[in-house]
Amino acid sequence: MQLSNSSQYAIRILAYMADQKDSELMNATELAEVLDIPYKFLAKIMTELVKVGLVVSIRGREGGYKFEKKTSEIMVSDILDIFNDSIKDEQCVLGIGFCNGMCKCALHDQWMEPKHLLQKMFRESSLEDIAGRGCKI
Amino acid sequence: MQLSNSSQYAIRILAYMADQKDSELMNATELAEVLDIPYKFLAKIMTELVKVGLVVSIRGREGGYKFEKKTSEIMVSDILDIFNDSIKDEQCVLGIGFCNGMCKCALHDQWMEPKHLLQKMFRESSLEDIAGRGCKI
DNA sequence: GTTTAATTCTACCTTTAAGTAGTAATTATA
DNA sequence: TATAATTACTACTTAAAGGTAGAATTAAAC
Repeated sequence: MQLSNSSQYAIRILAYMADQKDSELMNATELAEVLDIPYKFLAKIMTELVKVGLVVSIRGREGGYKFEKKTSEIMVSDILDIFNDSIKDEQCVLGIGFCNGMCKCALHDQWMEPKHLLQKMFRESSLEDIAGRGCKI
Repeated sequence: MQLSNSSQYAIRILAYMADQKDSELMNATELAEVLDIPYKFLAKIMTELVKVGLVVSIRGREGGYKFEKKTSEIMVSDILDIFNDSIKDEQCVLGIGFCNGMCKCALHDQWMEPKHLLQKMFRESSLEDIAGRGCKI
């Protein structure tokens, strides 16, 4: 019951970037070191974030990554969507395809409340919101 | 963000068995058919459930599986534990190892409430509780 | 122009989860 | 005792996630 490594890494990367307002361009080497994420894996993730338009990359010497959109407009759920990791409204905790009002799984009722809270946490937390929180890693 | 197939299957199997109070012994062929779970995979899961002592198996002709403990004494979290799928108190939603009061991740505060609800759902739901719920699958 | 520091691309390797196959062991029943 | 029905064991295959390697591309700086 947890997020994929890619999602976890991506959120940590972007939250860290959002926290470093001063230095507008950040490169992969530095991010990998500070956040203790394998460099090549981080680079792969960054390429995905660029493709999907969350950040832009500046190639070549003195290059790096910066946000394409305002951090207040990027929600955690947007990041999870990239790695197919967000919680869909119709997601059943026991994985049956037809779990709904008519025919529901044994945990259907108990699942509703935590599901909604998780969705709320992911959908209503922007990078700006969470950037200041916790330690800078 | 979901349980492993093994956990999902195991919960569905045991909830179904708990629901069939009358027929005390259930065999793998029937369970696999009714629950639409690959037979060999189900058999592998049942062997784990036997090893860990939740159910006992009767081998040979007319054999099958039945509960070893009362269904009111088996919690969903006991099942998740078998497949290392339950939510630990110290589990960080962003996967950092040292997420606590001193140094916490960017989502630490938001994660507390849904985490506790999930733990509550898993720890406080017994098979007896959930057996009657929903459809019989 | 050459060098250098950076991203990007393609392809691969490793680990884990998920699922399958075949056979041995067990036991009620005929 | 033979048979059929059942679980248990061992080993394999497949698919997906996680991670790595190396070369190509880009562009600033010298």
